[in-house]
This record gives sequence, C-alpha cells and structure tokens, in this order.
Amino acid sequence: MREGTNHISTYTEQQDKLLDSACGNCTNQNCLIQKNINTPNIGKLVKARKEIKCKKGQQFIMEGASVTGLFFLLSGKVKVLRTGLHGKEQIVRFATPGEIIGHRGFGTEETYPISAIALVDCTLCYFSKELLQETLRETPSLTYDFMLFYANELNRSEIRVKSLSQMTVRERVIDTLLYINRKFGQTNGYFSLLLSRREYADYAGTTEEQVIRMFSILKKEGLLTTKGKRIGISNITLLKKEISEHNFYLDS
DNA sequence: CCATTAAGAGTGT
DNA sequence: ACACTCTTAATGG
Repeated sequence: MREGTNHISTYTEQQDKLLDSACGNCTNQNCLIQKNINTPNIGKLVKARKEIKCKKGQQFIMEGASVTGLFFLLSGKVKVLRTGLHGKEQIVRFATPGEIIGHRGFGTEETYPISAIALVDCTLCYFSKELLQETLRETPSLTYDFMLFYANELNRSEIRVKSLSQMTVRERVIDTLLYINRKFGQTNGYFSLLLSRREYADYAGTTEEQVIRMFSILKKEGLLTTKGKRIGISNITLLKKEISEHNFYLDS
C-alpha cells in the first residue's frame, strides 16, 4: 500500500496483464470501455484500471469530495443520491452493471455533486480523471459514446423533473415501482432488489409513511404484493395505465 | 435451538 | 410528523 492510495491496492505487472484481459473478456456489454476495447489508445486506460470491491452499505462517493476519477459498475447494485437540507436523501437514480457513476463530477467540476452507496456487495472499475480525459481526446468513438450517454442522462433527468413536479404521490410511487421493475426485474414474483420503504420514498420524493400507506392501498386494490420487505407487482398493465398520460414514451 | 434485542413495517392521531 | 404496536431478522448463549 502506498500513501494516498490506501483503499486501492497497487498492482504488479502480472496483475496488470490479468486485469487487461479481464477488461477484454468482460461480459459487461453495457460498458462503454468494453464496447471500444478494440480501438487504439484504449490499452493504456485499461491497464490503469483499478478494481474496487465494495461491501453492502458502503459509500464510495461522498458528496462534495474532490473528483479524482470515474467509476464503472462491474457487478452489484448502487444508489446515487443527493443530500437535501435536513439530511433528507433524494435518490437520483439506481445503477446496474455497466453504468457510469460519478460522471457529473467529470470535466470542469471539482467536486462530486452526489453520493454513491452500494446496495449489495459491488465490484467497481475505477479510472482516474486525468487518464480518462487524455484517452477521450484521442479516441473519438469512445468520446462519441460518452456524449450519447450524457445526452441520455440529461434526457432522463429532465423527465424526472417533470415526474417529481407534476405527478401526485400515488403516481410517483407507481412510477418508482415501475422504474425498479424495469431496472432490476422480479424473481419469484418479487423485485430482485430489496429496498426499505424509506428508500422508495427517497426516490419518489415523499415520506416513508406515505409510501407505506400507498403500498397498502395498492395492495388492497390488487396491484401490488408485499411480504415483509419484498415487493412485487401483480398487475403491471393497470399500473402502467395510471401513469400513461405522464410518460407515454417510456413504455418498453 | 430458543430467547433476547434491534430494525423496520404498519397504523392511528 | 410523531408515537406506538407489531413483525421479522440478527445475535448470542
């Protein structure tokens, strides 16, 4: 371990080769690095890749901390949040493997505007800001993919502004349920990702109590199934129908 | 394995 | 938002 890199271990040449091939063999098709693995100049970046293991509940990006690099989620599930005034968390988005985390701090920003917390054990790929910038200048196809990613993120965030400002609590809770379902899917009739009612509220922009009450209403209406922390959608068509006039484009 | 305890889910005010 | 009860999961002997 070296000074200043106490949470990131230093790698030997041999380990570098392993990591190199790890990137090449990575099954993560959503990863922009992996997508451009055959373009020139990317080798240096891939070699400098650091793998970071993150335990459940661990925070790996702190809001306000100075930006050192970007993270790519290799495996696991992450919540990205912004802390509001009275310590209230606003979950900005959830991340699945292949997604970039910390990208808003990239470029001219000096500090991360968000925090990122692992929801389950995670593996992250880390690249330093400097090297990534250098690679982007030399690699148009990667830069283009990044641009598409940023454009898409901006679009998503604008949709979200509309959701939070124009939807009722009921609609926002339903929107949240559909989002979690789209993103993580269901196994055995329940969402694959376990979230507390508080976390549903933090995404939907409500309080825990409102979410709990809305869940029991939806349950009575036969739209939702709950069993402890487990949440399942029992009638997706009806749920989608309720918010269809808000985001008619979003059906997939 | 059971008992204790802590955390989170529900509900009424 | 707060206070309270109930349920479930975690801990430890």
